[in-house]
Amino acid sequence: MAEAASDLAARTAHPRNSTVANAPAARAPRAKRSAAPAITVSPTPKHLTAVRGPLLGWYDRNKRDLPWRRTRDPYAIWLSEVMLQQTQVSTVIPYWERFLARFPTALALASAPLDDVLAGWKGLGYYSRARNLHRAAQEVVARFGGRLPSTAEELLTLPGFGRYTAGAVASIAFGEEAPLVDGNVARVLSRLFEVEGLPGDKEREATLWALATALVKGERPGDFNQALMEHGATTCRPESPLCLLCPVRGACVAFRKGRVDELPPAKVRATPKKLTLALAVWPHAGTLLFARRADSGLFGGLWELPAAEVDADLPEAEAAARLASALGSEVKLEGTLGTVKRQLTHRDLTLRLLRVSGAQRPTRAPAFQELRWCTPAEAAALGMSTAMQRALDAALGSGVLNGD
DNA sequence: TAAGCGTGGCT
DNA sequence: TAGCCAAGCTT
Repeated sequence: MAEAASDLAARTAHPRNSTVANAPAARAPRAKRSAAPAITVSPTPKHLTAVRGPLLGWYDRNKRDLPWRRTRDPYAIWLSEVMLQQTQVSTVIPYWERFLARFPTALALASAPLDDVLAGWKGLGYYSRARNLHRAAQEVVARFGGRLPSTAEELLTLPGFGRYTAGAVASIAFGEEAPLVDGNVARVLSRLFEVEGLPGDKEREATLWALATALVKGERPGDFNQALMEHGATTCRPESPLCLLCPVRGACVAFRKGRVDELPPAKVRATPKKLTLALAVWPHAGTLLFARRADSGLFGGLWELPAAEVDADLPEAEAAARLASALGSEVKLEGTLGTVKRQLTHRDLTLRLLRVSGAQRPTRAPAFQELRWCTPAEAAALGMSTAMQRALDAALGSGVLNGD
């Protein structure tokens, strides 16, 4: 990939030879042209200039006033980038402010128990981000004296830093001419330079990164990267882009050719798989039993009403038996408390609430990292998925703890 | 490498 | 309504 980028950078220095093929074979003599057309772009220096300046100027006039744009603290910027992965700005703002108040420095974050970190992430989703953030903070303390390294290359060695996040932090927090490509940038560049190919296509990705690499060179790389993203988020939107307000319309190949609506092609998404969990609602003395899930997989490391995967149509008694097995404890089925449905991107989740009791109350179990008996107030402070929070609300709303 | 991983906003 | 999508990373 670095080859494709430098290939492009080198070629763009020569206006009359600026067509770039990003196929890996493009650098070697090709025996035969492949059946599929090579993905090519023609970023002449003139074209790059026609994009860079106007976009930066547009950004200066139109950028949103976002809280992480008011700080120069690399840690705070890093945090914003991690939270913003696959998550919308309006969702992130309150989380970012709360999390930063609770864990104001990389050292504070590194020193905190993972449980507290997950609690601070509660409801934000993609919880492995929080676990990786925590691990990375500990590495920053151990390897870099508590200060985030300043280059994309070094950042890339930390957990949770992929190519995007490394480029974002390096350019925004440290001013490195490091490129980035996120969903917004991919869309913007696809249109501006008529980049073909489906999302995930390797050649397409190489082309986009090569373009981003060429474009970011110059003054204020961090602002330019943000300008690309901001433009994609507010103007060059997926649906109904605001081309009449676009500052780089004149440089947009897709606009000139009337192809804005067809670039980039939509991502093909798999239909969500059904997942049914039986949940143990086990009241005792004003508390309920909670369990902490394994660190990997769905809702990794989070607390829940003890759950066991079951077939959707499994009879209640057998579902209760599964819970008994997971808890390593005898369980008596007392009744059912309904179901809660949640739609995740990749899962169609059904939570079946089973009210249970037992003579022996377990304090540890084979299927869980940890068990804990918590009052509702104590449970509110646990790291828990929104799905599980809904199930808990339903259980409490049914009055299981009343007169218990 | 493709699949797994959450949530809420928007149309 | 139901589907699409968002400042992606990991294994």
